[in-house]
Amino acid sequence: MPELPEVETVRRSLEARIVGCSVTGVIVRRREVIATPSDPEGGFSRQRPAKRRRPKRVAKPDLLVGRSIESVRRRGKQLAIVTDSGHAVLIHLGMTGELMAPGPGERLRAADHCHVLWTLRAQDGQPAGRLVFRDPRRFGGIWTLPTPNALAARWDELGPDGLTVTGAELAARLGRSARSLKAGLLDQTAVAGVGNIYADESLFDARLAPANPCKRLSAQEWDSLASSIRRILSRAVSLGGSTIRDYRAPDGSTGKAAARHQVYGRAGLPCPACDQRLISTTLAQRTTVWCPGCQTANP
DNA sequence: CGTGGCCCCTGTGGGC
DNA sequence: TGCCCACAGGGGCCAC
Repeated sequence: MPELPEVETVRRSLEARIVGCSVTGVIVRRREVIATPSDPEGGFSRQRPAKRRRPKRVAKPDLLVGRSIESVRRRGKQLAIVTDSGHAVLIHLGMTGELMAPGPGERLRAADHCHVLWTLRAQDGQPAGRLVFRDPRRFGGIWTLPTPNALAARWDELGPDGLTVTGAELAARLGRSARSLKAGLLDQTAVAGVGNIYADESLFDARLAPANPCKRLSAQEWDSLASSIRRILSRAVSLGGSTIRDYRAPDGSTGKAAARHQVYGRAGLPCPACDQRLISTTLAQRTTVWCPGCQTANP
């Protein structure tokens, strides 16, 4: 579900709602959505404990109970809730993940598939509602991070954030790769935050064919592509992200950016620029929509 | 090593 | 109406 613009929208909403609150309790309904550094099998790359014949006992994860929330941060599609003690949880929403923040006494918008529920208290001691991680498909997850360094180490594995990525950075990470541009943009170690929607939208904006091999691009084309990525993502942030079907902000609102999509979800329709029919192909195992008239290849 | 293929999981919409 | 298949905003792991 969520790419950078949706996650940034979630971050801003949470920042306004939960920074300064303290965590008074947590309910974990599905332990396997959580990974801890001490998890002998999962480590930081979460495994599927359901597959184990007998679940191994792991240290109780530190889910911030008793701590005070200092900031909500984002890199690419990853979100971190950081407390004044330096303990943090990193949240990845995967395909269908959602964070809900119902106020005190407010009902949950959806009550099924709620895996982790925190209760919050404001600085004045009043109840501040809850924070709820919901994820029907469970491709998302939560990682507990005991120190600021642990968070930094995680985020060092990611490429530069899509809102600020430069052509030189893309060229340095992808310039010698034989993969398609589409596959390159989906690689979170090349640029963090671009997913299937915004990869197609950015490639259309830059008038580059998705099947182009990365290594065929010139420095000017990398600059143009980076500029398109920044523009497409920031515009989507300003519209609250794209709601195709599932995505909701923590207050339940939907994003309005889908109405601006030029190619994603529009296969068979005329290109908004040249009227040729947009075509759908599969690249990097993902549906890819593009305009054969506008988007050039470098054979 | 870089890369493509497969898998994880649930829900939904279209065709028959 | 109901069944079945294809597909969905992601990414980890494993052969080549």
